[in-house]
Amino acid sequence: MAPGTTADGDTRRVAGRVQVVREVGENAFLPIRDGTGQVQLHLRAPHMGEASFREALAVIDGGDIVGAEGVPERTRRGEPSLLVSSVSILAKALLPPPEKWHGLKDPEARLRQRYVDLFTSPETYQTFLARSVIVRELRRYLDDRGFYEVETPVLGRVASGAAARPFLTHYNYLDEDYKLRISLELPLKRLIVGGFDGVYEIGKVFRNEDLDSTHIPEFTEVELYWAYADYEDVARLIEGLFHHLAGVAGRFLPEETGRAILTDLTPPFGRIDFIEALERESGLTHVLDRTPDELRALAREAGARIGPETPPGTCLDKLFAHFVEAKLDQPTFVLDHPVATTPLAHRHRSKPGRVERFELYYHGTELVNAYSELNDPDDQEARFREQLREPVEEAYAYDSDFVEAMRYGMPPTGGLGFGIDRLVMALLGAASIKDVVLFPPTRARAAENSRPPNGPAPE
RNA sequence: GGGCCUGUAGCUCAGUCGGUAGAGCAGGCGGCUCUUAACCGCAAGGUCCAGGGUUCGAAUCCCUGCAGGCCCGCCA
Repeated sequence: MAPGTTADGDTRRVAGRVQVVREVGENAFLPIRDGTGQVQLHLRAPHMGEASFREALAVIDGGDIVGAEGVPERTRRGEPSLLVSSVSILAKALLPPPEKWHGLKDPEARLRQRYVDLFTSPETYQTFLARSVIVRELRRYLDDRGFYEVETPVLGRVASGAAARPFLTHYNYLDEDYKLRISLELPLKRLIVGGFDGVYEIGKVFRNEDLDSTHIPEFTEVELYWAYADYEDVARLIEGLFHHLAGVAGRFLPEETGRAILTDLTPPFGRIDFIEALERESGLTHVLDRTPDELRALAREAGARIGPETPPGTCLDKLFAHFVEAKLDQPTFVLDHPVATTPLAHRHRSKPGRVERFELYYHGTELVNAYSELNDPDDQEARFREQLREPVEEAYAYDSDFVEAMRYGMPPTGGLGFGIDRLVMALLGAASIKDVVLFPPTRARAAENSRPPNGPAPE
């Protein structure tokens, strides 16, 4: 449509939030925006009548949600607009929106009032839209390959499947102290015993730990278990999945960035052996033959905080983190960890002292953890008991019912787990996990409570 | 947990040497015959994060606390 022209006939109805009101004599221009985009309303006194024109401008402010009816036109300056015949307020904004040019800058306010950040900052909105679409595509990819999505309990007597401090709660009806889950692993493996040959869950897990740019106590995990598969099958599944999701993320990124990520995540990913990589980068030798005391001394030298009782597995993890992790910029599977680091994985079929496990690293951070699952109940019980001997708070909790389930026979199984938050960070290039979590936790503001203004104080 | 930094109007920010609070935007009123952060004029708007201290006098200096950010250590 040429500038200064109006379409014939067809009336359109639109709605959205008023971004700003520009009043110029007998014309007024009000860009409005909704989830699908932005359009400019053109109010014109001679067109809609002087009285309605004045009335509309008297009541409409920036931030209001309005509905309007009119015909498409292109203004003399070329802006696609709706030449409005009638407009009404659908919802009045009683609080003013942030400054129209600078937006909401205060990082604290952007977290505490994410809803304001969302309608003010298109980048923020795009990030969370992208996250939603990535999760949708993740589901579709797994569903298309025959995996079934399930939901397992968040509350339980035992929080196991990982090494972390749980959140505690109380179950009134049962009058028992319960814990919030720290992992999805053990219930899902019970489903493998039960005959679900391919299951996954996408759900929140809760670890009562610190918050920083890559950790958040309540985060969303994906875990998947695949009967009659091993960790090599799982690695290929991850390669295909992540390549697909990189393509999805690219729709929300600048073209060049999107292409770069898609190229990075094109299979096959790199593969390195845990011990070989550690020994190569650190210059250490015979790492697997060291005594616990020697490992503690080495980890301490590498700058880790190591107590006299720190388990050898932890020391090996620290050494690896110190010498190797940051160097793994391109997607790389780190394979075959020492048994001591991994209580739930199957022993390696040919490498003694190792398990069939991989972690996927990208841009120096761990994205995925996967194994050929341990399915020998006696070995599982022994390794749980080994963990019980660890005098640290963050040990794998003993789950006797899980061992019993395994005694009924669990097929050889490949499994994987990853945090959606970190994957989204990696795909979208976010610097902080708070940038990809809608409502990250914040401390209570002074004198702030769940009490309404002037209402009664909470008990 | 350690270090550094930030907190002033609804929002974005100034505030000098310690002398008693400023701008722009938003909102109000008036003007403007197609604007793009529209523009012009007028008026209004403050628990200077909180508490304490120093001082004749504190947004400003000192102490304590609260909230947030960044870096480091730790859990994915």
